[in-house]
Amino acid sequence: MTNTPKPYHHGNLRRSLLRAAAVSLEAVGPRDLSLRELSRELGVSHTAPRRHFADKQQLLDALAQDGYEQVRIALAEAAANPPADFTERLTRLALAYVDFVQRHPALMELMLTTKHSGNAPHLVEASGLAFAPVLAAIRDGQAAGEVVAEDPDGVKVLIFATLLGLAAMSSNGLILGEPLSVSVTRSVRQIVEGLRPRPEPHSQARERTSPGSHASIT
Amino acid sequence: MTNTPKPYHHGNLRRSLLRAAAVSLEAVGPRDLSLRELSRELGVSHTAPRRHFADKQQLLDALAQDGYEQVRIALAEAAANPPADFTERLTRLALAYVDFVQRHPALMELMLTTKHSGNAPHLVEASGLAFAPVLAAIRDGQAAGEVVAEDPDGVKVLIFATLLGLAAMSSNGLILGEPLSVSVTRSVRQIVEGLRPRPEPHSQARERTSPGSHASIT
DNA sequence: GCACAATGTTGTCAATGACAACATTCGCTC
DNA sequence: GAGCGAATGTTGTCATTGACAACATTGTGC
Repeated sequence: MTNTPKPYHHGNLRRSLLRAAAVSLEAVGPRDLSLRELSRELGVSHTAPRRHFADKQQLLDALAQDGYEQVRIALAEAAANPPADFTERLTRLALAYVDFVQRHPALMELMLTTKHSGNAPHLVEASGLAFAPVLAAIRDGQAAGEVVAEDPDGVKVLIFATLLGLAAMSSNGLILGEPLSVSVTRSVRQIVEGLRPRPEPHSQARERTSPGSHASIT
Repeated sequence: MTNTPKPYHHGNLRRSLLRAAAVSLEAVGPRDLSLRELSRELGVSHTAPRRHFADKQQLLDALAQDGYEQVRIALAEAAANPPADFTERLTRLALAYVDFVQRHPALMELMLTTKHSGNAPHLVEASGLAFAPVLAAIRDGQAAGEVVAEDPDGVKVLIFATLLGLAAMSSNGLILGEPLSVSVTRSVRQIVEGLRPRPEPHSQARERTSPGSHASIT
């Protein structure tokens, strides 16, 4: 027997709740996530969670918040040692993102669910922070003449939206006949190159030499 | 007084339920949509809905099903009298889609929610049907040499995903400083033209380099 | 050491979805 | 047109849940 037979105070209930809730969220979804069930798992009374989260929605909001932080970390890692080629660099970020989504589908759905309890601005900020590496890649690509000199935020919206949509489609079985990573890689290439035929399909893509030189492709 | 003081049978409870549920869905979301509340509104007992929907999820599934049909109709209308220019044609479809999403945000979220009660294949089919005009536009664009001769389904995935993502971002306040229609119009153009700078803004486009010739993908 | 905030507990309530048993009406067959 | 089974609706009930109030225990700063 330990000398702590049943401490009145749990220690750090809040953290334990979030951990258990994250597991439960992926298992049964936000609707069937039960505060009372979590309490039972953690061996506390059914109202203990209320000391840390005013209601269920606030717990879910905290989970979403954590999720954005996790995405930020994942993208930051994928942004280390970036390839010189813009398409490759963007593809790497995109794959890291959808990989995260595939590993935490319920969390991601929660993060994208509209009805947050008022701290939406905070989540918007977290989202922007997480996607900073994408914006950096776009800016570098523009500086290197690999990307059109349009408003980087507009480009970011396009890329962000596409990744979001691909992940959502994948979660719902709307992408048939190929793994998500293939769709992502192809979509990134299509976005960079465009759907309109280019006059000279000769010496593109695989060049990848001298990162500094640039400008005139083809 | 009418001569139908209180008919034992409602007439078409199923349809009435769906109509009331659609309103309630947009008002309070799927979680707080209450079968008992709907029953009260319609003046039937709290178990009457069970004769038409085995459980709440089946009601939601039916709503999603209806939603796909509505999207199908909206896109079919937008596909009438298509402009000759591919970008314009695609933009028109895209705007029709996001317009629908903006008018029915909760419905759209429901349609994209993963946990349907087993009739997922039916919804996938409905989705494909709704987006048929996009696929048609892509095929026509390819035939006219305005679009690269890649797998049309791959192109469709890219476009579908982007629209889905833009709508999701908009719903969550992730698009700052511009209305959704602007983001959509620009994104469609960017997808068609690509992010990479083009050498000659002069006489490209109308080149129409024999679609059948180039099968060289990277 | 003591007052008070933080944290946890017991007890309770209304609402909900789901189910069983029963009632009424419709529609089809004879 | 009489009756019989299917369809549709009702009453009653149950377990679960989130939320709340009142109370208990512990930790902490003065």
